Amino acid sequence: MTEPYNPAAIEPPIRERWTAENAFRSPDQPGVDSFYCLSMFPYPSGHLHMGHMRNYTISDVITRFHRMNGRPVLQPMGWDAFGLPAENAAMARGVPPAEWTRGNIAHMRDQLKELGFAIDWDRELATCNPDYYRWNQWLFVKMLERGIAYKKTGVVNWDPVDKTVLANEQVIDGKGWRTGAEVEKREIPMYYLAITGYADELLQGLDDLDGWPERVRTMQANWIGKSVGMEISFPCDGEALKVFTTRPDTLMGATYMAVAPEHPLALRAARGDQAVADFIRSCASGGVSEAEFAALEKRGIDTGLTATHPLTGRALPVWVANYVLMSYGEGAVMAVPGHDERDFAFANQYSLPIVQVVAPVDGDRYDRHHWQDWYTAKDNIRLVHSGKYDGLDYQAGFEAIAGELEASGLGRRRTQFRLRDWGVSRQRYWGCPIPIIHCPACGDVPVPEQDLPVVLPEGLVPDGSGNPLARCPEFMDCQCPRCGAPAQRETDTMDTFVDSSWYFMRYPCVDNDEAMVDQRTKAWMPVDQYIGGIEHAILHLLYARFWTRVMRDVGLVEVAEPFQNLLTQGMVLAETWYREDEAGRRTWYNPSRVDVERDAKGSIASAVLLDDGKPVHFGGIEKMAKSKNNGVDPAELVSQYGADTVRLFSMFAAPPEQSLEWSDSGVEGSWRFLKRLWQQVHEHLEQPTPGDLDAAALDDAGREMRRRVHETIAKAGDDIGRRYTFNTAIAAVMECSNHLSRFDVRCDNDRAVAREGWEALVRLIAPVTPHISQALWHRLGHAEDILGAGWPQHDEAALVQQQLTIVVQVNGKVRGRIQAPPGSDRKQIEAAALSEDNVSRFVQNKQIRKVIVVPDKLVNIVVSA
RNA sequence: GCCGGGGUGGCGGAAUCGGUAGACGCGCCGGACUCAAAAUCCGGUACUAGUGAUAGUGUGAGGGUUCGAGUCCCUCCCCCGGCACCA
Repeated sequence: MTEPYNPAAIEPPIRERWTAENAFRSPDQPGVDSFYCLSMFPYPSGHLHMGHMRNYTISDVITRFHRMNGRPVLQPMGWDAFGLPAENAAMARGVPPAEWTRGNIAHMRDQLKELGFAIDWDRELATCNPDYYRWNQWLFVKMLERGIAYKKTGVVNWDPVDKTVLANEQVIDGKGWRTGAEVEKREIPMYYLAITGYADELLQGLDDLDGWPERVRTMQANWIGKSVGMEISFPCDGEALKVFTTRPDTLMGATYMAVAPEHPLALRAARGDQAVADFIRSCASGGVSEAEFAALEKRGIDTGLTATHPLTGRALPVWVANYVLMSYGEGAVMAVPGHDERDFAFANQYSLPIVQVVAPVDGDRYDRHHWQDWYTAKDNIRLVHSGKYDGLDYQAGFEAIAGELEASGLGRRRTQFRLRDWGVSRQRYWGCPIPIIHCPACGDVPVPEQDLPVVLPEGLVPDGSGNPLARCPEFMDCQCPRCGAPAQRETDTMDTFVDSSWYFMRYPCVDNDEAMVDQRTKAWMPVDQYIGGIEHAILHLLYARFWTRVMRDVGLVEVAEPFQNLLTQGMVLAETWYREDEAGRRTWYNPSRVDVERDAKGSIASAVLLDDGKPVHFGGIEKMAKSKNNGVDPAELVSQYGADTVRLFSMFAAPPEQSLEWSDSGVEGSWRFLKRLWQQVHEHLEQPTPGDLDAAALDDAGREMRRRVHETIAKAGDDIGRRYTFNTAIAAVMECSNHLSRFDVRCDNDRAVAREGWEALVRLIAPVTPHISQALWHRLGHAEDILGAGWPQHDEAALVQQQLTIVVQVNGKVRGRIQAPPGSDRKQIEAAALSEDNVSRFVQNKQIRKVIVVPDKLVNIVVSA
């Protein structure tokens, strides 16, 4: 009997050996073939969850694959350590956020280490450490000097009871999460970063990011939202009411103007009209999130003011409308209800005139009561009811009207972006302090470089009402750096997206306390492969691209694009189970406590809770979350099955970009495979050690087995190295091991085939299951670590097949198969296909119209009915 | 509401460039081993009909292009991610 597979015994000593040898250390100076493999760093929430587990296993597989191919790899790890959850935990437990956060980091670091990831821990960083965030502050001051950082007012969610600013997440159905009070919009001064100054470059740059998923590039392009159009002035009350439009061709269809409730014209109208003032005040209730905003019922009120149409001179009523955004364009629109869906709905609701000015070149009838998509068309249209512009198409209409407005000084061509400048001020304690001192005489003064960092006091406990920094004189009180007078510090901290916008440039030089980055950063950047959740497709990735460009412009790095290749992993899902009480309230039970009965077909027949044996109901497959109690703890599974089994299942169950459904029996299956692999390699080892393989001397069975091995080598290398479809690489290894275990070894040369096969499989699966691979590799007689074992190379000659199976179709339906040597000519294949028994039944007495031959693959015989 | 993605057996998924739909795994059914169970091993498993060879049907729904469509095009339905203060 061979020793059974016991990961609890084999895994820890292997990890200790890696640690002792510092096996995952990356060089400071990378060479030409080095590879920077980066995962999105975790928020230290307390425990490693399955999403982390999946993310870091993906990057570890890629890292180990490149290491086995002889490339130096940097795979670092750090902590996105500032943020709201620490303040919530602090409130709940009365513990300072710093203490809670650092405890979580220590625990999660241990959990990561137990998974055997090839991480260079010497480069670990945490964004809550002053030696990291001082460089946020340093670059922020540089941005102030360059005008990239500036101050203006912004709108936030205000809880009138707690007198505090709320995050969008803390606003539930328009009410504060703790107080239940109706949330209000409030304008406060904030710092902004002028990302819009980079809008064009950020958009252009997407074209060259061919290592990024198309969908992410599309989402970013739409987010930046470049529109070419016109700024048009409508004279109004002695001033110019400016609007931006992409459709100046429809100007003759403008029947009213709509301005945002925060627009200066609206505020002016409110001073003389109580109803307008009341309306504007009613728009101030509710939160600031765009999703909420877009779901609002469209409402408005006439200001009584009129604007003059720049072409016709007609008077257009000016309305205040809640569907106009102050933050886009000019905060005002010319409403063309005939050809804009939102204007159309609004005009119908308030009985405002609707005029058709666009008509299809041929066709559809215009109906002023029912909206049609073609009303907004730009192609195959002509202008109507537009006076001298009648008959022009979109482009000609645009040019004609634009030209006339330019001549009269009432319009100019302009490009408008949807992207807004990045507001980075947060009215929160647990974040990086914004390095500003407020002096009664000098105003807002940046903290000089030699006084950085502004260190966040770590002992405070927030209470949900305002920022505790404001009540901490040791932090607040200081001297003005300019005049020396007593002054006060800024209490706002930075958005945590600032922390995560450049951490990957700090890993290479994490020990440098003289500079933000150094030569080593330049050498390692850009990141070769970035891996993280699809939920970061827009904000984080766009901010990081922006921040990298700022660092480039300050002369710190040479690259503009930080991430050459991007892999966006899907979410981790699990079953949900519940019981419902009389009132319809649901109690959710963890899937690990549920026992499922299946019928003869394998469908779920019934399910009971293990704890009381009573039934529970299936609630569908959902994202692992506390609210549905369907989270599975990776740490528990690791202690039960070992790291390799958990890693294997998470890579095998789905391709990385898709969502992954957790399944306990699936984990069992991965466990069984590793047990079999262990057993089969040991059985092979019980036989005499074979001599050198003589490929030319193999019989058909031996040659066929060897072909499978080399096909598996070729496929696994392609799947892991190019396609990133780890699930199919694993399936190929499983399939090959099934064949190898059934391979009838009849001579020493056969045994040499088996040895070559097992040595290949152990290495092919090593990036996924490094512990068992290293253990088996040693037992197969090799002394080095699995990372140094080298990636197997396939032998082209071994892939050649004597006979191929060719499918024969009649009218596109498979009717038979024939055997033919590769490269057979069309005539022979056609003849063989027609003489196949079943095929001839379908062809006889029919007229053959055409025969399509796909060489070495398929024949399709097209016959008439 | 807007932007993006997805939908294939009982389940997770495979089919890489328009060419054999269902690899691999789970589950289920049958068998071996066992006093018995677990574990393990062997065989079967899209659906319908048939002992079988085989035939018909089948990739969310409906239409189209093609010798041939899971894959391309159009319309629709459902699910998921993001929407700027969750990270």
